[in-house]
Amino acid sequence: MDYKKEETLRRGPWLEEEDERLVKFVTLLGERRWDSLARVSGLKRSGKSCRLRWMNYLNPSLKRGPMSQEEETIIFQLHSQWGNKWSKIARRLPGRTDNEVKNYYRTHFRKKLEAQNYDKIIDWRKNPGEELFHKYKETEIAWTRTTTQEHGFDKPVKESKQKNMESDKETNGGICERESFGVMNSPYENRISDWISEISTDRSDANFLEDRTSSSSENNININVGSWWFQETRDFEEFSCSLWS
DNA sequence: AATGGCCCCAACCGCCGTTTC
DNA sequence: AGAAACGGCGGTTGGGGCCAT
Repeated sequence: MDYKKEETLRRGPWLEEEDERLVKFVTLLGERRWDSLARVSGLKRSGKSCRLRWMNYLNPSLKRGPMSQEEETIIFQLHSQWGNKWSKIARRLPGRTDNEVKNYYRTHFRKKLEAQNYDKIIDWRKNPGEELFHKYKETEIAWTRTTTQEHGFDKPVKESKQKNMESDKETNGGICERESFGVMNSPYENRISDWISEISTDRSDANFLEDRTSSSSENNININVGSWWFQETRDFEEFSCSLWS
């Protein structure tokens, strides 16, 4: 990234228009080559910024809403085992991001612990994880017992649900479907879903591929979208403008 | 109504490991 | 094999919203 380009890059909060454009291009190009995606989309953002925005906010597989007690318990348990391995912990919480888990821990647990369990933390530091882990294990068992009774599902049902989520993971590149969680959407999320479904329809008849042979070089990738061919460096930008309108 | 303090979280930063050329 | 590009991760920051005074 040279100095002149750096100078023109936008920073700070994302505009709705930028979100919409990013969603369109991620749907078309996939979740990869973020620098390239940022360039061809016409977004005045770094690839890194685009990736972050998608991963932490726009990805439709993300779960919204407050953390459940189960999730809270898992975060606490895993943090006591692994420490600040936020992404590792987040992988055990489908639909949650490392950033979300990190923020949640910082705002909820740390304060709680500092206020209520100061002495226990001292002990815990002498004997890492053990005591608090067991304490929360008990909480989890108690919670599971209550909720299974309340909601009328038993362990096998939970396991089959988990299995479905695992299979979702396989088919969706590690991301479970939002439907797996019964999550309500915000109006803004619904709009994002709409954008995606529009693009998905476009893509269904688009034979999207990168031709790395014959006429294209590594720096000049030909992209076949339906019957149109674009050269990433020029024509695709024009194509992007037509999408945007 | 104005203001100051606090909380929350989206976004950024810098580093490091992996992949690509 | 080595350099450059890319992607992932954990830590930090800053701004907006809420609440008490």
